[in-house]
Amino acid sequence: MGAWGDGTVTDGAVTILARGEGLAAWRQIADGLSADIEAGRLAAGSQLPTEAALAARYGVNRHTVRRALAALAERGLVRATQGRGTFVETPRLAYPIGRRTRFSEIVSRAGREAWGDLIGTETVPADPATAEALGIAPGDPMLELQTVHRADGTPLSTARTCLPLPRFAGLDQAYAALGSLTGAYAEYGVADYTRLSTRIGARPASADEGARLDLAPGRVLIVITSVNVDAAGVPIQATRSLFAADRVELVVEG
Amino acid sequence: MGAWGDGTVTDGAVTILARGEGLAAWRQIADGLSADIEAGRLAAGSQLPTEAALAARYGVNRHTVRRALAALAERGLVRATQGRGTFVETPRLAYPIGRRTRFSEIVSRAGREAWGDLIGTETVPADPATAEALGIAPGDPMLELQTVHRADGTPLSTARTCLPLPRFAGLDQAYAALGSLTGAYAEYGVADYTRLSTRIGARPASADEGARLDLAPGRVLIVITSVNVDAAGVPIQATRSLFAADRVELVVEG
DNA sequence: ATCAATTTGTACGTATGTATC
DNA sequence: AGATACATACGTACAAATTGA
Repeated sequence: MGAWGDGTVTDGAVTILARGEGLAAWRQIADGLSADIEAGRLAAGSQLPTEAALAARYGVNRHTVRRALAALAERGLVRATQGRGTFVETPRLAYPIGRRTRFSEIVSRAGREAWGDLIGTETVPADPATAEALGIAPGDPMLELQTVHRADGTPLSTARTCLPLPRFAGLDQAYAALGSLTGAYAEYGVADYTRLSTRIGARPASADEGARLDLAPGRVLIVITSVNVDAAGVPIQATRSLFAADRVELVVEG
Repeated sequence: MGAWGDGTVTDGAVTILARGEGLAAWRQIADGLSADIEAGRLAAGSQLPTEAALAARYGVNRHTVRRALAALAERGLVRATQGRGTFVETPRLAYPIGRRTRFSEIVSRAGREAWGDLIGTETVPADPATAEALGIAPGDPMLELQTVHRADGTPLSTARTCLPLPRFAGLDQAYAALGSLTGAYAEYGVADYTRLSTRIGARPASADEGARLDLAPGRVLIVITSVNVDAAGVPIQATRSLFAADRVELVVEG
């Protein structure tokens, strides 16, 4: 299907590029499309015109369009799928990490509705690594909470949180009732807590991690291992959070 | 090949587990192996005994050993490959990110030899996003450096660093000569610089990113986008670093 | 290039102790 | 007390990947 001779027409006017002035055509196309995406003229999730259509619109070869799209894909703005087309990626939620990260605050500040699901509770003996983080003896009982955190329904992260017992015995019920860990802590006399250490890694999701986050297995997870302490500096939780890297971007607070 | 009747023997004494005392056998095995790994009795990169051998050593069924190994794999301590065996993962280099991250300092503090390769330089017009980060006009020229950073020969990260021109014209040569960006900046009168903003994401590596980092394509990268400013608060570089997630763990400085 | 041995991955089935309703 | 569900543990068999002869 060409632009001439077979009755089809291009879906817009030809966009004029500055040729032969030192600015590569693919850069101009990439800049134009990225501006369209950032301004919302190309909505998140929507399909871009086909490479052929873009080539026609800009009056360039399809290879030139492909070079531009590759640059956008590298920046994570679009994703191309063979046989389907090229789509605008939904912007990742900026998730600040620092001394006082509170999931609900972050999400609602982004204008989305926060929701934390408690999907499991267990009392388990502490393995040596977690025991050291919590400052308890290996084998001591601890409360393990499995949670999933959503913004506007889509899961962003799932976490395994370990709390020392007997101090926080029954906190799982308070959490289930309030839907917020910060609130549950308040009932146990912990008015404030801060992050002591944070480690960040990344790896592919296993099958059931993927299922929990509504993510295909093999998609990338960001793994955050952190320890929180109360106002007196006593460890109150060791957490391993798994974020869907497709949907979240971490921002280090300066 | 059993332990009796055919002349073969097990490769060590049977390790006694506390049975029927509330601590699952697989947890005891996992804790034991993880202690061996952390104490260095099982060296990084070395192969664990086969599942069958471990089952014999602990006097349990192979499934029980598999449950223990799965727990270790989830913590990233070991990696199993079908047909080859299960291997102790090399510990990831702890990479602090904060206001003053210096690659060479971090690596040499870890007792490894740091090396930065400048693999390409180019003068390019600024795309709108980078231009805004650097506080220059879109289309203004900037210096783009492509680098690979190694510790003891293994590549940890590759970066694209953009610097505003004309301020840093020729800095690429200083960098190539010194092998250190900090040193090169010093020659341009920048005695100190700090990080203004840091964003962290993760995604699979493309084919040529993989080639640069000596990593199979599809393996996970940690993507750090950051802007550095000089003592006066003027942006001096916008960087996108790609870290091999297999080899590095980020530590947020508290 | 083929084959066999080794090793992990997966899938059945069975039994038992321990919570929970 | 009884029924049910679940985690733990063992047994066996075969599939799939890797390695080396």
